[in-house]
Amino acid sequence: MKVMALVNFDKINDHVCRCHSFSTKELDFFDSILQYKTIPKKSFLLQEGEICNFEAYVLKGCIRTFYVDQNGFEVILQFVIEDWWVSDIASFHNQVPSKLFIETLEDCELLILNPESKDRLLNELPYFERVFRLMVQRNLAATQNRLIDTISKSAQEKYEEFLVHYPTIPQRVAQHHIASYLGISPEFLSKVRAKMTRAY
Amino acid sequence: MKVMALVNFDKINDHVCRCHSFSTKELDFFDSILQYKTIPKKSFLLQEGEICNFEAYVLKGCIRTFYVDQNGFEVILQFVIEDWWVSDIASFHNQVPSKLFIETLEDCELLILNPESKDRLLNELPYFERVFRLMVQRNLAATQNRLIDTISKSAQEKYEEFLVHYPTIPQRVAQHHIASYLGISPEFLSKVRAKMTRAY
DNA sequence: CGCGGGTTTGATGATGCTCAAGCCCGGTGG
DNA sequence: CCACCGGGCTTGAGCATCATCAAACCCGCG
Repeated sequence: MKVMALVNFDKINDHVCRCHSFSTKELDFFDSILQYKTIPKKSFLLQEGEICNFEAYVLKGCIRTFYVDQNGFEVILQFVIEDWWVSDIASFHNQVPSKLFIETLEDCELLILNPESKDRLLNELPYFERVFRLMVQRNLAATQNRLIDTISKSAQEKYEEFLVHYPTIPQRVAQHHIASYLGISPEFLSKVRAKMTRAY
Repeated sequence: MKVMALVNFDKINDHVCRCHSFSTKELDFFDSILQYKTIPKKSFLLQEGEICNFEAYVLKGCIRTFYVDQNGFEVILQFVIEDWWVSDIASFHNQVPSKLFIETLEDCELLILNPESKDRLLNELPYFERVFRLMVQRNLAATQNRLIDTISKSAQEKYEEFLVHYPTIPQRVAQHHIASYLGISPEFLSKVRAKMTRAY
C-alpha cells in the first residue's frame, strides 16, 4: 500500500479522461486495479507462441513490438513510449498464441491490466469500453496511414515522414531498428541519411 | 413499413450475435435503427474532404476504399464484400474531413448507421459498444498482418497470399485494382501471374 | 588496449517501375 | 452482321530503387 502511494497515476488518469470524464471515485477504482511493474531493458514482455495476458500503459521507457517472418527477418510494428499502451490485442482478447514479440528497449515503468482485471473494470465502469475502443481506433488509423506510406512512398520519404511524426524516437533507439520499422535495410537507411545531410 | 419487411436482417443479426447474444427484442430495436439503401455501381459513398456520416454493413455487393497520394496514385485500403462493414472510422467518429474515397464496384445493398442512430443504439444497448470494438479490433489485426506482408514479402508472395485469403475477390474486381491493393504496378502483377502459370 | 556491436561505404545484382506497343474482348453504332 | 472503339490486360526494353555482401570504421566498455 505504501508502494502504491509512490506511483503517480496523474498521467494515466489524464489519459483516460480525454475519452470520457470520469469522477475521482471512478478513477480511484481504475487506479486500484492497475498493477505497477518495473522491467529492465532488453526484456521480453511477450514472445511468439505465448498468450498475451496484459495491456500495459507505459509510464516511462521505450518498447518495440515486432514480428519475425519466415526468413528470420524482424519487422517492427510499433515503438511504444510514454503515454501509450502496448499489447497484442488479438492474442489478449481471443486468448490465442501471439505471433509477436514485445521487448523493452529501455528500463520501463508500466501500469498493467490483465484479462481478469480488465473484465472487472468494464463490468464496474462500462464507459471504459469507449476508452479502449478509441484506443484501438487510433491505433487502426495510425496503422492505415503507415500502410499507405509504406506502399506509396520512397525510402527517403518514409524516413522524413518518420522524423516529423516521431521526432524523439531516433535519439532513443538504434538506427537499424528504425530501418526495420520503415521496411528498408539498415545499410540503405544509412545511405539515405548520408544523402540527406550532403544535400544540406 | 412494407418496405422494411422486404429487407432480410438475418445476416446482420447473426453477425452481431457472434459478439454478444442479443435477445429478439434487442435485435428488433437494432434492425429498426438501420437504414436500408441500394446504390448502383461506380458510385462514391465518400470522397476525400467530406465528413463520413455512415457505417455501412454490406448485404450485397462489392466496394473499395482507397487513398490518393500526392502523385495522384491510388492505394486501395480494402475491398469490402458481403457481411463486412465499411466506413472511414476516423472521420466518422471525430467528424473530421476524410482522406479516403469509398466507391461501389458493383450494385450494392447496404444497411446504414449514421452518427445519431449509432449514438441512440449505444445508449439503448450498451453491449453494442463491444460489437464495434471487436469490429475495429479485427480490422486492426487484418491491417497489421497486411502491413507485415507488404514489408516482408515479394510481389509474388503477396499475390499468392491474397489469393488464399480472398479467393472470391479476383473474380469480382479488375486486376489493376488488386495490383493497387498489393502495392505493385498492374504491369508487374501481370508478369507475376504469367510466371506463375508458366510454372504450372 | 582490444573487443564487439552498430554504422558507414562501395560493388554488384535483383526486384519491380515506366513507357510504349500490341492484343483481347465486350459494347456500340452503322 | 460487321466495323470500330475503348478499357483492360499482356509483353518487352530500359531504368531506378533498394537489397546483399564484404570490408572498414567508430566508439563505448571491460
